[in-house]
Amino acid sequence: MARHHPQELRRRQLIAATIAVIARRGLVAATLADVARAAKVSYGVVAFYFRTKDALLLATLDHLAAEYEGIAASAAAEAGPSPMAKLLAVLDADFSPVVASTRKIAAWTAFWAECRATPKFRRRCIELEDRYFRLTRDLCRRIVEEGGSVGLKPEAIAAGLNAMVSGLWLDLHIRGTRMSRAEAKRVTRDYLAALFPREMSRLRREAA
Amino acid sequence: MARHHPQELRRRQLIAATIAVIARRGLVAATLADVARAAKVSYGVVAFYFRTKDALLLATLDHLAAEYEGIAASAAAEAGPSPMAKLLAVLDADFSPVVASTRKIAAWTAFWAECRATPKFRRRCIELEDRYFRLTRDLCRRIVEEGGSVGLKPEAIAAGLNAMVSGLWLDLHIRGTRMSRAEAKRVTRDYLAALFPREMSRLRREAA
Amino acid sequence: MARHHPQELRRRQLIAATIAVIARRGLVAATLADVARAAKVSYGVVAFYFRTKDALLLATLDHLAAEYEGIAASAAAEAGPSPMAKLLAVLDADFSPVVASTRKIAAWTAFWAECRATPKFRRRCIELEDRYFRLTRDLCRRIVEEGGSVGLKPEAIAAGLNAMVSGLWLDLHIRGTRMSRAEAKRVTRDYLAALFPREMSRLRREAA
Amino acid sequence: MARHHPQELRRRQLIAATIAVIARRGLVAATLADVARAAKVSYGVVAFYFRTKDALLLATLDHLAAEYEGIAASAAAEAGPSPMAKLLAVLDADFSPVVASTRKIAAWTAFWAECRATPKFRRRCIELEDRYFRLTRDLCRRIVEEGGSVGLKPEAIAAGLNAMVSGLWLDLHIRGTRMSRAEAKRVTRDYLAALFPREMSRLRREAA
DNA sequence: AATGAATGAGAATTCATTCAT
DNA sequence: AATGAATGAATTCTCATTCAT
Repeated sequence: MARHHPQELRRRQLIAATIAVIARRGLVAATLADVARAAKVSYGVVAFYFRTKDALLLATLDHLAAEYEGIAASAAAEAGPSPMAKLLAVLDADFSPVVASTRKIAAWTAFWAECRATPKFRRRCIELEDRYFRLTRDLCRRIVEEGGSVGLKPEAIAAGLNAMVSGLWLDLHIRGTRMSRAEAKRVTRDYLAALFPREMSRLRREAA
Repeated sequence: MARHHPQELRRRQLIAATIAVIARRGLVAATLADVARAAKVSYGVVAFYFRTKDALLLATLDHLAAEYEGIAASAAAEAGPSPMAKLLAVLDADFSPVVASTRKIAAWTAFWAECRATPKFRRRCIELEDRYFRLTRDLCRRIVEEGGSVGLKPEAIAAGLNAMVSGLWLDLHIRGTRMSRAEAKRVTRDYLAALFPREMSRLRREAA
Repeated sequence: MARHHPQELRRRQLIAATIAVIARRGLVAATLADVARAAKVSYGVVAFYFRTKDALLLATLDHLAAEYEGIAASAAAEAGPSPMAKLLAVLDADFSPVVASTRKIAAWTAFWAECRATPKFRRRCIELEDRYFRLTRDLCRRIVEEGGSVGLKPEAIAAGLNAMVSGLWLDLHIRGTRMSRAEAKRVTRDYLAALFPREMSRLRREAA
Repeated sequence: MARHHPQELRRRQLIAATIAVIARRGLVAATLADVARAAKVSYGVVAFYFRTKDALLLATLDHLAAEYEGIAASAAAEAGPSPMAKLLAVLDADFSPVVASTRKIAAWTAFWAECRATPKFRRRCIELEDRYFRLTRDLCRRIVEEGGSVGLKPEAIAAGLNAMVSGLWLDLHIRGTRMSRAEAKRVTRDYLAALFPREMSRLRREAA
């Protein structure tokens, strides 16, 4: 597979280093020398694999987005048939250590901030959000159709839920350790429990 | 009043220009020359009023935070006695054109992103969030005590609500026009309606 | 007298402050703001009394030179008739607290260093040195004529002595407290004693 | 040898250019752009080899000090066994074209002047002076012990001699061409001849 | 492939000078 | 006279990019 080719390994190594440096310094302040140092490669390697800094950043964003989508999608797929179970699995993924690590959240925050200044970033972010919205909205719709509503439209539920996840990520980024990933996840689950009381209690009963 | 002194006016003028430039270029990429140009003053004026770029950015953040708090607090104060009315007034403020303008949201996003690299930013952001959390939690608590609960603790409601607001701001920043301030506000109100159905319907009856 | 006019007092105050600042920061690094602060006057005063920084520095050099010459000349005049006594009095002046204060030596060193870059400074320094050389050479010549020679020409003696004084000033500047003014003076007197043994012992006998 | 490595050559080239620029403009007024131009390299090279201007200046001072000590030490070593011959050889070195070139003297003067503002410069200058003082004092002591005294202590002789050398350098700096290196050297030799008459005449006899 | 030296454009910062009050 | 605000030129420093080995 491609990921085992030395070239691909190098790219991953550099992207990981880039995420680490962005988390520490920020997107614009991160220098190629920082990245080279963090990746423990010579300066020229960075220029060799990613012609420009912009290309490196874009590749990093793409990597983050692909990784996130892959994990969320497979979490939903593996979660059993009920839409509520799938939704909860997606939320699990959203706050899993791999996806919501301090570094990666910091990188996401940086890319979000740069959206306006760098249209390419914006496009990727919107694409990702759109897909994520459709995924969660569809799950919400199925839950509502199966009778779990409290009167809200699936679109509103999904929009609020997604905003809450982003906002909690922001909080994790800003406050760091003060609110843990587990606490953040619980906030979202509490909201789901309030919006879909029957579904949640049924799920709990099944789990018991 | 101090705000009418020429010195204070200059500072406000420069801070407004800074917000505009941050929105367009980002925090780090924003140059003092950009700010001077946007404020239509000579380059030296910026250095004269704010010794360094850091000081200018910090003053900008302070201004944003103070303005935000002032508007939210007076909205709550003027909103009539019911805690739900106050909470809705705060949400109104959160998505009002003055507070949630494209520029200011962009600036907030930029400051959030820089939190890790600049501890001073982080401290201010956390302070502001703490106060905002206490304000909304207290209102939620009173609503719950007055009988509006659906089983969630006031802390959890406030945490989720605040995260939702930040997340919706992020969305406004990233997507721009696609979701309007009004739509964003409606999402939060829908959630409140779902969590406090009795309170909301009573309020609607009174408004009618 | 002019020195009592408020204008003249201001000038002296500013020149004193300039010397202090040069001693601390150096000639080029000294800013007009530094000078104003040290003189405890507003910024504009400096520009008002000395149109430019260059003019301020030149006035400072002139002041230092005039003061130095005045003190050396009156020391020689008051020293009694013997040329050796006059020469010793000049050396006393050279290492007196007023002339050879840490600040003033530092300022001299700064002006010397700038001689090549600023021809005006160079001219003043050379003029001063020339006059000082003629003064000491004439005194040496009279001592030699009165029989005190060890075979050296008065010009050579004066040149060496003057160089020694400058060199000792440099030492005082560089080392600060390690060699005191008194020690420095003693070095020059020892040399004089070695070159004019008869004159020095006669002077000592008279002093006894 | 290290000095032939391209990196080391670059450093030397830049240091030589720095000395030239300091001589023309002064230490503080010398800009990195001046240095780059004088060395005929691009601006970035200077920043590349010496991170900061301070580092470049310090390296320049180190170079000057090392070169000076090396030349003085080898002059003394090669001068034949008699301490007076060694002392004269050191003086020869002090006024040799390589050590006492117009540029290098100007640079020394600039560093001396900056001693107070830049402690690092001061430390190096004092170290160098200390070593030079010990070298000349030891030679003077041996001359005195071998019978050449006129009553002065070796410490006093060395201190005065060293001050005279610095003072003559200053003179060369300020007056430029008016007093040549040869004349300056002769002044110091005349003093030595006056202080150590027997030694000097013996040396002359041997030379004849 | 890999290295890291070289280039020079861009930005923050510092100040001397000017000027309006 | 005195003040200190305004101006913008000059300088240092940082880096992305390029390139020779």
